[in-house]
Order: sequence, then C-alpha cells, then structure tokens
Amino acid sequence: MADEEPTSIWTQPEAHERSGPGRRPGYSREQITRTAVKIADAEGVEAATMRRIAGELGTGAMSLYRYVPRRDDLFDLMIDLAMSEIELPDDPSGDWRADLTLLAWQTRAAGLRHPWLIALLTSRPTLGPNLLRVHELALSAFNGTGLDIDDITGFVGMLNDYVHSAIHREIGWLEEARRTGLDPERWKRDYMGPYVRQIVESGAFPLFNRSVLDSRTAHLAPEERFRHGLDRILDAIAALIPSLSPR
Amino acid sequence: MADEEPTSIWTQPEAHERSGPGRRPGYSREQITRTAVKIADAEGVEAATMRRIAGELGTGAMSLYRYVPRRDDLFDLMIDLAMSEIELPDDPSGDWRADLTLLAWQTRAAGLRHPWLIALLTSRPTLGPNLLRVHELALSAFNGTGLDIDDITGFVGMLNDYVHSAIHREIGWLEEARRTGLDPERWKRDYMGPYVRQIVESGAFPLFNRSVLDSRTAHLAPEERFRHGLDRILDAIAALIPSLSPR
DNA sequence: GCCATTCAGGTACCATGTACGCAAATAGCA
DNA sequence: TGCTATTTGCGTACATGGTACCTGAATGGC
Repeated sequence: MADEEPTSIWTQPEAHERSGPGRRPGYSREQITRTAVKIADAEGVEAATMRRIAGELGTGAMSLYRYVPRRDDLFDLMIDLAMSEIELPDDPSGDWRADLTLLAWQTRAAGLRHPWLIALLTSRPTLGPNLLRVHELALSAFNGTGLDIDDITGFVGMLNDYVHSAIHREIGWLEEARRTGLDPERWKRDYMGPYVRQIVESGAFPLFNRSVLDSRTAHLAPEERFRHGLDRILDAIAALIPSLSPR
Repeated sequence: MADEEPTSIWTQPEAHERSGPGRRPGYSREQITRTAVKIADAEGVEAATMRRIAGELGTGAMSLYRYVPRRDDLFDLMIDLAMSEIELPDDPSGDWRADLTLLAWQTRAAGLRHPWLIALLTSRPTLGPNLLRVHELALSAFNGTGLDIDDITGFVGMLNDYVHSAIHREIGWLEEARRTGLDPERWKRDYMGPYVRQIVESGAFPLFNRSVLDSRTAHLAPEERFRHGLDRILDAIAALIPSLSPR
C-alpha cells in the first residue's frame, strides 16, 4: 500500500472506523486541523508548525504524519475548515444580487476570523468540499438569468477577485505588523509612515498623493469601504448582464 | 548607527560612493537582486536562498547581509526589479482604455517572465519606486474623465484585482506542478485530474460540472482568455463611468 | 606608515519538515 | 489465555533554512 505517487489529500480520505487488529488512532485529522487553525488564528500560519501543533495536542511531531501526509496538505485542510464556517442556503434565492452579497459578507467574516485564510486560498490551488459548496452556490446564483456558463464563471470570478483582494487589503498591513512584531499603531507610524510621508512630500506622484490625502473612502470604517466596493462590483456585473441592461 | 528599529528597506538606500576609510564594497544590492531574480525565475523563489545566491556570486551567505538587512527585504527588491521591466509612457495618452490595456499586458508579460512576481506582490504590502511609477500611470489614465480620486482608485483597484488574479490563475497550477516536482502534464493527469473527475462523476456540483465540461473559454489560448477577461473588466469600468453612460 | 573603519565570510545556533525505526497497543485466532 | 499480525506513538536524526557573532583582510586619511 505504498503511495509513492503524490496525490491530492482530497483523494485520500481518513481511514474511519476500522475493524481489525492494531492500535486505535488517538487523534484525528479534524482535531489536528482545528488545533492548527487555533494556533494560526492567534499567532499566524508560520507559528502553526508541526512541533507546535503536536505540542498543543500533547504528543510528538511525527505522530501527526499518521493523519496528514505533508504540512502543505494540512494547509488545505485548514482552508476547508475555515470555509466550512461560511453559512449559505442550500439553494439560490432567485435574487442573484442578494445571494452574492450574502456570500461576500460571509467570506469577509471568515477571512477576518482567520487572517491567514485569504493568503493561503490564493496561494494554493485547492478544491476542498466546502470551497466547492460555496463556489457552487455562487455559480447557481446566476441560474435563470439566461447567461451561459462562461459568463457566469466570469462574473463569479470578478466577484471573488474583489472580495479576496478587499479582505487582503483590509488585513494586509495588520498582518505585516504582526509579522514584524510591532503593534499596528507603531507599525503605521514608525515603519510605513515615514516612507509614505517622504513619497508624498517629494511630490513625484501627484495622483498617489491625492489618493492618500484627498481620499474620502480611506477614512471610512472598514465595513463601509467593503460595502462600497462590493456595491460597485455588483453594479458592474449588473451593467454587463444584457438581459438587465436598458439597451 | 545602530538601527534597532525595523524600517522599510526603501528608507534605507544603499550607501553609494562613500569617501572615507574602509574596504570598498565588492558587490551591490542590484547585483544581488539580479542574481536572486535569475535563480527564482529558473527554480522558484524557494530556491533563492541566501546561501544559493551567495554561491552564485562566489561568496559566502553572510556577505549578503552587508547589502540587504533581511531576506524579506530582498523580496521587496526583487519585486521592484521585476516591476522596472514594465514599460510605460511617462504620461497618459488621453485614452484611458488604451493606457490600461497596455499596462495590463505589460504586467502579464512581467508576471509570466517571473512566475513568482504576482504571488510575492500580493503577499507583501510593498511600495517600491517602480510599483509607484506603474500605479501612478494607472491612476493618471483617468485624468480628465471628471472622476474623483476615490472612483479612480476604485477602478484601478478593480483592474489590478483582475490582472493579478488572471495571471495567478494562468501560472497557478504550473507553479504547483513545479513545486511538487512533477512535469505539468503528469500533474494534471495524476494529481489533480482524478479528483476533479471524481467530483464531476459524483454530480454533486452541477454548475461546477458545467464550468468544467461546457466551458468554451477554458479551451482558448491563454492570451485570448486574458484578453476576454480584460475586455470584460474594462467594459464594466466604462459602464460605471457616468460621463460615458448614455443615461 | 599607523589606524580607524568597513567589508568578507567562516563558524555556529536555532528552527523547521520529515524519513526511519522501534516500542506499545490492539483484535482475531489458536 | 497467550500469540501474532497490524497499526499507532513518537524519539532520534538529518538536511536545509535564516542569521548573530567574530575574526581577519582591505583601504583611505592623518
């Protein structure tokens, strides 16, 4: 039963409820994944090392390898666990805009709860069951609009691009502050601040300056900023749907 | 001159042309960065280790630390070097759509030449001079359209989101194949293929199935796919610009 | 020609993923 | 009730990574 061949973790389900000889497993994929998620939430993914996770569970690092082939696979499991928190109806409501709005806010909530989620998600081409579930609902929101599948995937892609990068921006410098070990306020003032001020004062990039100095949305609460961008993307999609266009 | 304080590398320019006592530097930031880029292009960022870069230059790993504070800063320098290859006019042409199209294709070209670029760019909030230059041109493309700065940054963000994630998708599984050490063809067939087939055959996600089986754009050449998506985003932006709308 | 200063880079330390191997546990069978 | 095949638990060990520290070599000014 040697699997020399590297295969996706989703094709290697956990051996459940075995009935034969041999010691019973003392842990589980889910338990390990939950522990990893807990650590990553509190201290960042880079803190969720095999030894650390094992330590948290009161065991040795190598024990984990009975449940997870490689650390990268654990990332896939973490992503899927986080995605499982996204609560959506089983079927689309018929109002694509409402469905996608709900999906966007749910995704944002999960992304803020697990600041590593979006970075992992966009860095690994993974297709866990919960990602599939969410994606399926996104696609099905456009059912009945008369769009063909290419347009639908295109629009869902547009929305996902926005949602992911908006969350990324919202978290980005917060995470960077944590990684460098400074508290967010100091990071902004002492680390990035002086450089940005220097750029602004140089006057070399006038529109960048305006985007820093004259921006109104920059001073909005994060939720409002997210809502603004989301509405704009949904407006854009609406404008591209021929059957909705006045023309 | 102890800098205990962590500061952005852009506020710590290289000490050029010193006139005092002491040995002359034998290397330079740029030389080190170019070497790192060359290695990363050929074997991935993870191969561009301090030892490896130093080895390529015929020196010891620790010598690099005279020029670059930390490896992360080297990433910022690599990003900026790659961005410097993006060739753009100094001033917008007056045709925002043409300018942004050029920018998108130039960005794609750089992203394909340096498969690590987009991943690093989206994972690090960096503001190197060349990124600023490119961003400034993107913003200035909308000068004269009567849009306020918040709308402009919003539209530029929409475009960037698309361009980055489209390149990411185009490279994504290719990079994953390289990381796992399989050649791309085998990776698709043996690694991801069986799982996708299993999902499709389960029939659990009908629209996902259609997006896999009935998609026409999936079979387009990568350039055409990119062009399609780009046109759609630009159409969407155009539709959102009030002064261009028929209404 | 001496000296303060700067660079080169070897050595060393610690953290990480993980291959290997053996001990412990367990269910079926004698 | 042992015996055995099988499976898990996990200590040890190795390779590889970033980088702190330190010594010696080079260099321009006095």
